[in-house]
Amino acid sequence: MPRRSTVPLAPRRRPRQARAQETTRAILEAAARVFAAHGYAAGTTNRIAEAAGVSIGSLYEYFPNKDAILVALMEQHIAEGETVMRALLAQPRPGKLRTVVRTFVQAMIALHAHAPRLHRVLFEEAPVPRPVWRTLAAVERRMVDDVERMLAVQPDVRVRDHALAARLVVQVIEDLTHRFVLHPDATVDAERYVDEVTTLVTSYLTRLDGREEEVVRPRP
Amino acid sequence: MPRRSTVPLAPRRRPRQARAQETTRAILEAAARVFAAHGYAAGTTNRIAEAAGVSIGSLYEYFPNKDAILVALMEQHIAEGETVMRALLAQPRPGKLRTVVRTFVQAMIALHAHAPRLHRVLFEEAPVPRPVWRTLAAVERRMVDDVERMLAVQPDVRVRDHALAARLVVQVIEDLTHRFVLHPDATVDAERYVDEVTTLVTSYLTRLDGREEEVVRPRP
DNA sequence: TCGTTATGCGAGTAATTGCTCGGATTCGCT
DNA sequence: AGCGAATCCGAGCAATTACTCGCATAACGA
Repeated sequence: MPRRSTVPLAPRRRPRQARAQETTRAILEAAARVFAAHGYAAGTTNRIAEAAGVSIGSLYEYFPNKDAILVALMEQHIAEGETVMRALLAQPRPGKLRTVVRTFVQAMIALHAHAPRLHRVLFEEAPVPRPVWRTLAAVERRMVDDVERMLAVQPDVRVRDHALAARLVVQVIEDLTHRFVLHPDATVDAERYVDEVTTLVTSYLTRLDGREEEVVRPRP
Repeated sequence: MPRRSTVPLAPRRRPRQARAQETTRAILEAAARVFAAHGYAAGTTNRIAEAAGVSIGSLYEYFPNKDAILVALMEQHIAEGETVMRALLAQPRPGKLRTVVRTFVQAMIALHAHAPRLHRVLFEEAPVPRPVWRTLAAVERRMVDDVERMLAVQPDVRVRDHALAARLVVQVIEDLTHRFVLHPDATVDAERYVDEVTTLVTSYLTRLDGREEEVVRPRP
C-alpha cells in the first residue's frame, strides 16, 4: 500500500448534490457494518465501498483516506451519545439523588447497548486518532461539569471536592457500563447491575469523606 | 503480505541451548520497545528483529507469526501483574479495611505506571487475541475471589452481596487507575487521587446497601 | 576430531491493500 | 436541446510487510 499522507488531505470534493450526500451516507453506514463485522484491520476500504454499493473511486472522492472514515464514524457516535446523555442531566426538575444517578447509569447502558460490536471495534480495537481523543476528552469534560452542577443542587451530597467527585462518578459509570455491555458476564442481570452501580455511586456521594463519619443502623 | 495461517503453527524450534533462549529473550524485549515506540501496526516483525539484533529468519524460528509475539508479551505482563497483586491481597495480617483498599489502589497504579506506553499499545490499541482474553478473565476472576475472601474477614464491610461487590471493586480500581496513569489529567496529583478512589471504594463497602441506612455527622 | 544437531542468516516471495487517474455518466440549468 | 459541472467508475499502480527457504555457522557429544 502506498504511504499514507502524513497530513490527511481534505476531501477533494464536498457533496453538493443530493445524490452525493446519499453516497457519503451510504459509505458511513456501510463502514459501520463492515467494521462491526470484520474488525478494523480487515475492514478494507474496498470492502466498505463494495458494501456501500459504491465504487472505490467514489469513496475516495469524499474521504481522503481510511482513517477519515473511522474518524467520521467515531465523531458521529460521540456526538449522538453526548446529546442523549447531557439532555438527561439537564432536566429542569431533578429528582432524588439516587434516582438521578440511576437514570444516568441506565442511559449509559442503553447508549453502549445500541451497537455493541461496532462500539468495541471503534473504541477498543481501532487506534483512536489524536483529534478524536480531544473530542472525547471535551465531551467527558462537559459531562463532568454537568454532573458537578447536579451535585451542587443535591442536598444529600456530602463529598467535599465536587469537581473531583464528578470526574470519578462519570468515569466509574462509563467504565462499568462499558464492561457490562461489551464484555458481559452471564451471572448478573442488568437490573441488579444497575442497582448495584447506583448504590456504589450514591454511597460515595453521600459520604462525608470516607473517614470521619459514623454509620448507624436505623432501629427496626 | 501472505495470508496468515488461520491456525497459528507452533514454533518450529524450541530454544534448547542457552544462546537460543537469549535470542528469544532479546526478541521479546525488543518487541516491547518497538511496540511501545511505534504502536502495534507499525511494529513490524522486521523492525523487531532488527531492534533485537537478530535476523528475521531467527525470529520466525521461535515465533510462528507476529501475533504470537504479541501474545507472549501480553501473557508475560499479565503474569507479572497477577503475581504482584495477589501477593498483596494474600497478606496474612490484614489491616483496617481502608488501609487494605488503599494499598490495593497504590499497587494497581504502580503496576500500570511501570511501562505505560507499552501498556497502552498492548491493551488499548492491539487487537487482543481470544486466548489472551481468557487469560485476562481468569486472572481477574482469581483476583475477585481474593477480594471476596478479604471482604468476608473485614468487620466493617456491610454490602450484602460479596461476590458482586468484589467484582465491582476490582473493576473500578482497575479502570480508574488505568485511566489515571495512561490518560493523566494534570489537575490531580497521585496522592489525592489514590485517596479519593480509596474513599469511593470504602464508602461503598461500608454501606448497608445504599438505601436504608442513615448517616450522622459526629458532633464536633 | 568428526558427525550430528541446533541455531542463525537475509535476500527474496507472495499477497494484501490504500489509493490514483483518465474517462464515462448524470445532473442542474438556460 | 445542449453545455458545464458534479458525480461516479474500477482497473491497476506502488508500497508495504508477513513470512519462507536454502545454506552457513556454531555448539554438543563421542
